[in-house]
Amino acid sequence: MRRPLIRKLEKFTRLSQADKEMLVRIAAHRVRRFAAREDIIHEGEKPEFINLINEGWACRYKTLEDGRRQIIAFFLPGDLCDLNVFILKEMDHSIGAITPVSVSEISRAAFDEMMIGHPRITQALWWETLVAAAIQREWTVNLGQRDALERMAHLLCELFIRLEAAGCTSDSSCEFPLTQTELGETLGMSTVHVNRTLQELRGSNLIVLKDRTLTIPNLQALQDVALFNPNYLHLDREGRHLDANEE
Amino acid sequence: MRRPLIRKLEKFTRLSQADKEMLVRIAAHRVRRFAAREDIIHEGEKPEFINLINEGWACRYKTLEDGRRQIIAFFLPGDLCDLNVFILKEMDHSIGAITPVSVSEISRAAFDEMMIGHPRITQALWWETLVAAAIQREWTVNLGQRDALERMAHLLCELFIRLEAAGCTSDSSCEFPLTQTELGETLGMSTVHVNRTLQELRGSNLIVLKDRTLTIPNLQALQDVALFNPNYLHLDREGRHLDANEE
DNA sequence: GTCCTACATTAACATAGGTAAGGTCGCTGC
DNA sequence: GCAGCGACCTTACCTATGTTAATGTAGGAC
Repeated sequence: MRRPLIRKLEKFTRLSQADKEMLVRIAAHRVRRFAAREDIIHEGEKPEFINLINEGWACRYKTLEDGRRQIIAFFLPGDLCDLNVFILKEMDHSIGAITPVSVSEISRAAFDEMMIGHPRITQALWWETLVAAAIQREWTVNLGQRDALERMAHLLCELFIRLEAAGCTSDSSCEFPLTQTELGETLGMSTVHVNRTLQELRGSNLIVLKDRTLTIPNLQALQDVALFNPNYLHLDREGRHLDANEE
Repeated sequence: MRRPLIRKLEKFTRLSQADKEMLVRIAAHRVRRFAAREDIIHEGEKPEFINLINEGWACRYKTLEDGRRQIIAFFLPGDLCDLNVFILKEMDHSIGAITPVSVSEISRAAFDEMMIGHPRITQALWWETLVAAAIQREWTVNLGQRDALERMAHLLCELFIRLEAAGCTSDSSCEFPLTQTELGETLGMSTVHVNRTLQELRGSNLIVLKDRTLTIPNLQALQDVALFNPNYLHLDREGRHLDANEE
């Protein structure tokens, strides 16, 4: 049993036994499975639950009228989709499975209960929300300022480090289920150029990517070409500071 | 007295007299002024307050090691910068004034007080946070999929509609203090191309932009070239649904 | 074993948008 | 009055990346 959410939240704060049990319970409650490529929720629907990804990769995406598709975010194991979404009337984007995924639905009631009885979890979930926002901002920088090579390198660094935080890497390798088409839809470039760019990274021995497995022999080197600064992931434990009354 | 925050939040929910007084009090409490181009908070600093923009325009931005700068978001009158930021150890980006601005600092204590006594405000502030996140996502789509003309048109539509929600437009015009350099840093394009693109929009009578004033004679037409869908701004009042016990 | 599909790869060519350089205009300061 | 500056506009040229389309390859269905 992997419990990537607990693993990730502990990068931010220490959780009590009761906290962890609560999280396990939540994650076990309403589990749904989706096939690869299936939509978990679609633009226009009314959001009723917070989704927690237990296993597999998913993504947020938006499609323009003329069919162009942009992947807006990736959800990796342990990621939550939008605390508080139920405030909104309808989804302005879709969430789709990339691989087969297992998702837990967290109802408004379960969420409120958790927020009331578990201040540490509450705090940790806000942290996770702020980090998700920071990632989205960094993607803006990525698309706006970096060229294709930097952009690709940056994405690979980010995904690898996030997978590491969730306990989904071994040494310098991880599963990597994205197709070149999906990479293109993420980075705003054509599949042809994705291919060229990956070749270039391979050629410089910055990555090994084969059979849906990514290996990054020298993460620092890849970060250097990406102008990657991990500060936006806020993975340093010092980040926490609870009020005395929350102890 | 304009009170753009109240004006904006009322696009989402109805506020009681007490709610409004609370918001006025908060906005009047710790007011600071900044000159155009001055930083309100800088990357690396520890965030201690939530900033509320009362007057003027500001922006979030990030700078890469080699000097490239990306504007990540605009803060218009009535906008809040990051509920809950104080959870994080340090800022991963900077916030800077574009025009001279007046900003209210909201302390953690004031924020907590407001959250406890005013469920409607709480709800409305989460709505504003979710909208800010939706805007950031739309910028990702903008940078990833739209070409220069669509991108520029999209940004202008968004800014105009947001200004309208805050009560900062008159008819089809608004103040527009951004330089072409800043537009370039926002849209990930060179100033030369910003200029070309603006010329093109002017040539098609989609915009009039002169002396820091923007006029959009036909918003729908501009939305059409931008492939602009305003759903992500969630400005429809129906969006609200409070629990009975919050009434 | 053959067919089918999804994905990766490559090449040849086209273009959106970047770079560099310079010019105009209207302020501000002195 | 004029030097200096910031915003803006323009032109000529160049390059990163897109487009189209052909080819390769591996796995699944039967």
